[in-house]
Amino acid sequence: MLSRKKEIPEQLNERLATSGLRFTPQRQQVYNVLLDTRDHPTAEEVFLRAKHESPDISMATVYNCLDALVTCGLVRQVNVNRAATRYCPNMNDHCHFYCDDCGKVLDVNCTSAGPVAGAKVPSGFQVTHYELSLRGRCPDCATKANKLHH
Amino acid sequence: MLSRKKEIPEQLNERLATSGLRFTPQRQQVYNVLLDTRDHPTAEEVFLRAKHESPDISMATVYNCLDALVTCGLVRQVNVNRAATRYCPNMNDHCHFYCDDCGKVLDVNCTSAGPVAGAKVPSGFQVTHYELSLRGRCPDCATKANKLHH
DNA sequence: CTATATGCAAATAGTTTGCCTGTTA
DNA sequence: TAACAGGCAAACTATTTGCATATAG
Repeated sequence: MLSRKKEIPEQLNERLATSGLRFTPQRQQVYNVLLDTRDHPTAEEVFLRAKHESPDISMATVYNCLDALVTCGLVRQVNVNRAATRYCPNMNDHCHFYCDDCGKVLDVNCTSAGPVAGAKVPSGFQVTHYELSLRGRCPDCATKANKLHH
Repeated sequence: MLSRKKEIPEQLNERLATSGLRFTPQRQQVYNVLLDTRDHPTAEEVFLRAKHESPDISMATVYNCLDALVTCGLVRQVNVNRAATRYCPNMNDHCHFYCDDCGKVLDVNCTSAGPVAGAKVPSGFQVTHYELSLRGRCPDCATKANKLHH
């Protein structure tokens, strides 16, 4: 559970510095929360979890920390429908699956080519980021839905 | 400009009926706005444009109409970052490009295979929708940015 | 020491809801 | 005419901002 917490403090410090940002206990704490449970929490969920160890942390600080982590390239924002923005510390090439039944957001691995390879981007466009989001039923909910048919 | 307005009223009527929804002048008007200028407007932009022809239309109605159009499969929602949801009447296989410089959202054609083909979706997932969004610089802004280097 | 970050509270933006009236099928 | 849609205003949720204090480098 807590094993990851000691693995990356220097990495975080360096990454922040590279982007001209300062290391703070709150930024460490917010990053730890994202690494501990990789369920793509919203800012408010991060806030509630971070409060366990940092009871004085505020929502404004959580947003600030999340922005800092995005800026220095350690975290990605995930947007699903009209709902609140979610945050993902997995920076590998992957996409997100949103389950319409249970609301969970899951990481899905992509081919090594990456989804952008599948899109003929007309010349002239400079693509710096991409996000592929899938929607439907996750395996758990698909199984449950099948059982109801019997 | 207005040429499309008369092309689809029956189609809209039928599509709404198929989903158990009623045809109303407001829904027609909102759909016309989306078809007239395909720049992926937000709900508020749709509202402002619709008011020209339907001065009494309200925001609540615009949201209702947009939801109705999404429900009956004539319009897609487009989510970009933390900003307001945008709406797109192009139901062909395509993805969206968001320009970080000018904020425009542009349609980009995909290969016939579609971007989902590029993602190894683990077995068990039932994918019903997908959305590929790209970010970076659009051709116009890329050209402008290059000129500044001389 | 100085720029930057925090914490609090108030402000905004986007969206939804309730309720009554109007309209569609 | 009965169920659904519109209009208005209030409520709500997510996010941002202003400002005084604290702290990292």
